[in-house]
Amino acid sequence: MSGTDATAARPRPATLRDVAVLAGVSVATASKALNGRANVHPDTRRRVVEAAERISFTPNTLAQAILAGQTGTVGLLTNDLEGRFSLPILMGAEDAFGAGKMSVFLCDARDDAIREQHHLKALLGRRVDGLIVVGSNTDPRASLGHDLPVPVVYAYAPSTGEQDASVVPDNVHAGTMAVEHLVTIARRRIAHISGDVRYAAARDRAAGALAALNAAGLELAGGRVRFGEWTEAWGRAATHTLLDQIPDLDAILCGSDQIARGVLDVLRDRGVEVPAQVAVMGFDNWQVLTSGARPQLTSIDMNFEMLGRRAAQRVFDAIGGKPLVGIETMPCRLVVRGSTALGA
Amino acid sequence: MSGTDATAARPRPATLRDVAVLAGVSVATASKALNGRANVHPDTRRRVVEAAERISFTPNTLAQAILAGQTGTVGLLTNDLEGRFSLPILMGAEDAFGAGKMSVFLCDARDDAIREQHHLKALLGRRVDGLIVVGSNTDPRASLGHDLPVPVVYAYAPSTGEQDASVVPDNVHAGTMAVEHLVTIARRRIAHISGDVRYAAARDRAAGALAALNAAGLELAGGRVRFGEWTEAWGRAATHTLLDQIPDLDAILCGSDQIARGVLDVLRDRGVEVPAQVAVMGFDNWQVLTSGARPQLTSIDMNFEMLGRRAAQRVFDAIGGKPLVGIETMPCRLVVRGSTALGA
DNA sequence: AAACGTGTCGAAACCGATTTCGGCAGGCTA
DNA sequence: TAGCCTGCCGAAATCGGTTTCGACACGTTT
Repeated sequence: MSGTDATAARPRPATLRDVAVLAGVSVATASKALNGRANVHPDTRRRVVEAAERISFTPNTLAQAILAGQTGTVGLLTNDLEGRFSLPILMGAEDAFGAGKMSVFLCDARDDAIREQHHLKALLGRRVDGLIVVGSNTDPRASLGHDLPVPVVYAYAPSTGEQDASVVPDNVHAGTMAVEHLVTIARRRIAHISGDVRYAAARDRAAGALAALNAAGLELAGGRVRFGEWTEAWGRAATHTLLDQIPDLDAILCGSDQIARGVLDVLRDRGVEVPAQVAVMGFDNWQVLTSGARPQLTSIDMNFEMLGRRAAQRVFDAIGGKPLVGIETMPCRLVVRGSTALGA
Repeated sequence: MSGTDATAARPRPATLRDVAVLAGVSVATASKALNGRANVHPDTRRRVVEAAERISFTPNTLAQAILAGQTGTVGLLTNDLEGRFSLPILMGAEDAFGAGKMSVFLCDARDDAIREQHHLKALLGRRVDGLIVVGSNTDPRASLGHDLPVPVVYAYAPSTGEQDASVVPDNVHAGTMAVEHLVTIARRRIAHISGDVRYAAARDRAAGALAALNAAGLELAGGRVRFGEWTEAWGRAATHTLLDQIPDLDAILCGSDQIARGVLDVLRDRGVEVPAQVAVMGFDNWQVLTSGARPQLTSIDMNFEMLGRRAAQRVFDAIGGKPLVGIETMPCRLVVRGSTALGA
């Protein structure tokens, strides 16, 4: 009868007491033996270790944590609906903490304040040693409060709280880098199609781009940034308008890779060669969009892993007692592909 | 001097003892008062509750867990590098468990067995009540072993272990649904461009599609499935070949949305109208790809949320003592958009 | 032989919460 | 007034580890 298996009691995890009994010592000695403490006879230690392995003993981290006051756990509270930022940031954080020492666990609040509070309570109840909070975009977000019992670092979206610590991508400099790259490949009539102007990312990138144009003694082709939506459709629509208005355009900087895909499509439809006649760039370096484009799309990578590493570093520092308040910006990274290739 | 702030001791989280002292009762009474136990005078209860709120007491879940033997935590161990599956599955699992009762924490093994073992140990050490393991694709994966102290359910990628429980999307039926939809809109000469044939997802979807064609008395246009890569570039290359070989083609079923995007691009280049002349479909329903396409792309959604919900349900059942071994397939969902629109 | 030092081990306290069980005060009945 | 019941509260055990401190045996020194 397979029914017996279905109701079979799952083996209770082995405890230190089990090990001690099996090795014929006290729990105190067993603990010392397994943790490499002094004053344990080599033979005794060997007996204990063997016993522990035999019943595959895994120390109950909860019991250790309750005593130490530290759980070795950091919570990553994200609001990223797509999973675009969260996982790279999670990876970066894990790398920063190194293997074995600290664990990072992610949970998703879906941009919902109630869910966020609920998860916050769950994480604090489990006594995480620190928190990394990831926003859904780079707009400043409400603080979780500065009277929390653990250090908090906000990543991607900065906190509006004066006393909080944030790590964000340097969108302004990203815009500057983009224009500098276009200038390097000898473009002079550069337009900028971007997303919703209510997003800080759109405004910051545009500001950086304008500053770089200014520094190069250039003006934005068409006179103004074409803000719209973060969609391919908007990229297409705006490109039609731009081409009609500015026939001698030689570069389009796009506020996102999605917009850039729309731009590329219309340029192709209208027989404009990329990058020979018009160079195209995006932001975000979203692989699935950049590598499938014709030609492949040059983009600015937001360096999410680095963001995660830095956030983890700051959480770690704060746990160690040296918190660092304020917003810290991280450099972005230019990834050149066919859509701005020099040779073409 | 701000240096004093930087080294200020973080307030130790309030304990039940603190509450008890403040309310002038014993810890036992405080516990009973806060947990709604009987035999506590209403006035006393009120005093305790007020004291708890005043020092914002959060019960230490660790201490509760060590006693109850249950942590109310489920680990979601993922290998998804893109975050495409993990977050929807995480959301589904959270929904299934409901608010407050159980928490789901995700960690990422990056398709690396060593990292997976490390995270597994970390999760077991923290005494999770159950595990959901998410694969990077739908190919069967190695079991974590069936002697673990907690129930494990494999999602997206099934386990090869006979004694394990898995929940996977029904790719075969997804292929069938796709062809049935194309037949419904009166297509008869249907080709199939897919990804790497070494992936079970490619083979399963193709098998379902062929079965549906057979049932409809049709044959695959071009005689065979065009397996290749999961890229837009492959979609483009294969489309050129197909159009040259089969001039009267009226539908192309694509193994993924990425491939479909490549297909759509070439059809547009060659002046083939979609869907009037050729209808196009993809799999995965990846929003960023489907909604930006021209026309918007019909696709089959893998129902990740449902997958997560079902996996969570099975973990919950297993915790409750009624495990259910074997692979369970979940239905997929057709999402019709412009690329197969009836009216066009 | 007594005093002392050293190495090894175990009893017990502790962390923060829950739960059992016994005690105490008050009101009620005989 | 003695006895009993009921309601309310607190001491103590418990969970699984870690750490402190005292005990003990054994060998060395005076």
